[in-house]
Amino acid sequence: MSEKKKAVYKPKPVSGFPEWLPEERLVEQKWFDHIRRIFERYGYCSIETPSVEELDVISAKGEVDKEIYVLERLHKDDEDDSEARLALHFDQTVPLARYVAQHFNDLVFPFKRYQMQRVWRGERPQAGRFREFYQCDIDVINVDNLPLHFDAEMPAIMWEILSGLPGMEKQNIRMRISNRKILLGIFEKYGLSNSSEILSLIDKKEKIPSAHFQKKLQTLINEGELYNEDIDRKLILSILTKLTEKEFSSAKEIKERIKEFGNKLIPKTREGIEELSFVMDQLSHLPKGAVMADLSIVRGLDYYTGTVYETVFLDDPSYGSICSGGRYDDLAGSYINKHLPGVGISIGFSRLFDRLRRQGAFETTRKSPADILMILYTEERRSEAAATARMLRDRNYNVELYHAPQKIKKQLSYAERKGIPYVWFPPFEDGQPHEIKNMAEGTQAEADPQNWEKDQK
RNA sequence: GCGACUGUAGCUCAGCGGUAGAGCACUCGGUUGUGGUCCGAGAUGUCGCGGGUUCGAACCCCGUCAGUCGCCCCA
Repeated sequence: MSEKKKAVYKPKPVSGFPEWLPEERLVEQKWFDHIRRIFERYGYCSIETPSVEELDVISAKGEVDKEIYVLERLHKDDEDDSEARLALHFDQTVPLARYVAQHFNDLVFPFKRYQMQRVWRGERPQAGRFREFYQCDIDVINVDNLPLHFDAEMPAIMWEILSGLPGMEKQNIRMRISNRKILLGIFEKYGLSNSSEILSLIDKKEKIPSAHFQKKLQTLINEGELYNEDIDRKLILSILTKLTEKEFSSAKEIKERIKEFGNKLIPKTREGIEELSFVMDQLSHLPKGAVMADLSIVRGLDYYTGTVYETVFLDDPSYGSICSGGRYDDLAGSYINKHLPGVGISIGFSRLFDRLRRQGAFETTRKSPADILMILYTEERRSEAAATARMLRDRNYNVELYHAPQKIKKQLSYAERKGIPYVWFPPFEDGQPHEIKNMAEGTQAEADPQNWEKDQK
């Protein structure tokens, strides 16, 4: 051997591109299984779209202020611009819109699909913020009209999923729902030149001390240029304050709240309130406090036109939303000459998973999917050990046959380190019994590979 | 894109001008057919990178890159 040191490129993680150890990945897979099972329980079908879309598809809706990753060949010629420019998708809604438009004639409507894929955003990574991460989306798209019941189905499905994920038992989360028509209606009636600034402030309400928020809201309303000079700025402030200062647990409460404004609200706002009330009514079967109506929810994506959702940890709302979405009037209009309204919601899978992982909210003792490690004494007894392993695999157990006839001590230590719960001892000599050892209990007993059952947990 | 802070062993960090350290993890051993604990031994570093100051730099200065956190925005 040469004494010279081999040059190594010291590996380091790429920030914002997470990867997990086997024991964490095992839990992640359980999460995916759980989510998939419930999506399918409600009749949603699975699709997968490519990681890339043409840049034209991604930007068809107009300006894209997302940090988009663009694909480029290392070997491309400088003057070669013949190929369409490709970009990694930053969500699953745009690819869905393209997909629906493209396969319009082959799909059955209302089209209900789920999609669990990675998406990419070139933003600055932070806790709970990645550049590559999983989203689990469900959407329903229909032609011309989409019943409002679906707006209630989205959070109902998500609540069922979130509350059943391993590790979520002790988490205190809340889904918040609003309807964009409510606030947008107010601004349509009482037009203010800086309405988007005001909306952005309202959306951040939770992060700002309330006294400070009030002052800022008032300043913005006073600064804004009115489209109609007759409008009373005090009234706008009063309406906005009343509507956004607290959460509502029921439809009744919302209506109670706006009664005093009566005819001062335009039909669009009323419509929004009616829709939100309907959705809240439909969700009354969920546990108390699980879902609240909160009119301060605005949400960034510009294609939402009605219902909007977000979900936060009550003890740490600034971590960001872990499950959000909304309704859009016409998603695929940029790709097909049809009117296709939809509603969808998405789990920020990686954000949620990483938080619980860091908190140690779920067990990560198993580094292997194996239920049983099969001991190998000597090469002479290998075929018997292998046959025993096959028998157990046929009975649906995951069995790993130890790779070399090493000391038992070593084989047990291997099982221990990988978190394999059982170790199987084939007969040491012909005529002797099989034995199974429960690693956690430290107990060992005779066993028959044809009818042994693992302990019920 | 802007701001603050941080880069030393696989990980967490100490050292802050005189030739690189700890804990954890890792490998081997503590004899016959049995893990975790304990004991013993061992391996491990361009002190992020480049330049400057100095007899001498992990340490001081300048630059640069990377990371973390906040802002923006969002899952």
